[in-house]
Amino acid sequence: MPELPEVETIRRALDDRLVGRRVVRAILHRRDMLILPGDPPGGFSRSNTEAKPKRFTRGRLLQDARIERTLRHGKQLAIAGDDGRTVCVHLGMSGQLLLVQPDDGGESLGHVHAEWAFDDGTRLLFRDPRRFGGLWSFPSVEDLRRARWDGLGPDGLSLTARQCSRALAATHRPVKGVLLDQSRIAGVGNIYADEALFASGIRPTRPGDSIAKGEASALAREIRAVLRRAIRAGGSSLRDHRTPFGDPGSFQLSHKVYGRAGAPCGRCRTTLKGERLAQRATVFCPACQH
DNA sequence: CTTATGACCTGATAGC
DNA sequence: TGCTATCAGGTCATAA
Repeated sequence: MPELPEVETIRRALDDRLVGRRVVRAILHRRDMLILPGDPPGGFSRSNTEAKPKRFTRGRLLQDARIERTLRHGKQLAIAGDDGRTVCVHLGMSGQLLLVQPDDGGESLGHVHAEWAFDDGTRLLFRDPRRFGGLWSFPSVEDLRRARWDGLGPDGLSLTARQCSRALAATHRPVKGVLLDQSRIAGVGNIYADEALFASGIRPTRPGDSIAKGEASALAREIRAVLRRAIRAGGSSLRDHRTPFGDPGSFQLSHKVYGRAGAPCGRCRTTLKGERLAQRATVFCPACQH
């Protein structure tokens, strides 16, 4: 579920609370949720989870490190220790990172696959019921970048007109498909793709190479704007998204098209159209978007 | 190269 | 109450 704004909301909270703290205990409850360098990229096997040596696990999870900084690129988050060790977190569809205090019982939560205890008593839980997400461990931020982030497109939050135009001009695919392709533009998912296309008056089905420079520029501006506004609202909470403190975001209240097929367009009252594009539910205004 | 499809998982919801 | 089908914010492998 989490797209860039949800991940950034989580990153900011973790940055506030964890930088400077020392990891006094790291526990991996499900080994197959941690992917190590050398594991097959992305397609690690869920079945041979018992084949990997367990003794390295805690070191891989920042045990004894002091948290130095947090990073994000697109929908991926990373926590880096003062010795360089870095854990990358991808939340998939249902992943959450939750901060719990000794007195509030986060114990009742299911699907907690990893947890970290800090020197001030705070615990960070990684839970992910659907297990589409995962943790990746690296000896340094540089290794993380090389292995995972170099393959991603420019981050949506700072997407320039030129970058947007370049991504679109290179392909004949539908523009929505390009926005969802993390190797082209990083961080935009199904919600914000539809919202940004509506805001810029572009039909999701338009081939990328049919988008004029001026349109691409407007699209880049609307992508940045919608992501920025969503971050300010703490993200969209349709179901699972929570800040690390357990609070939902509120940007779902500001969605103009996502989830509103059949309802009137807020700008022209035409009935919003819902269809399936790039295998995803897609909503647009047939009158406002060309 | 592109596009479509199914797979990976669980849980919520709607309909019977 | 319970069964089944459908759907979900994401990606990956495979095939056409």
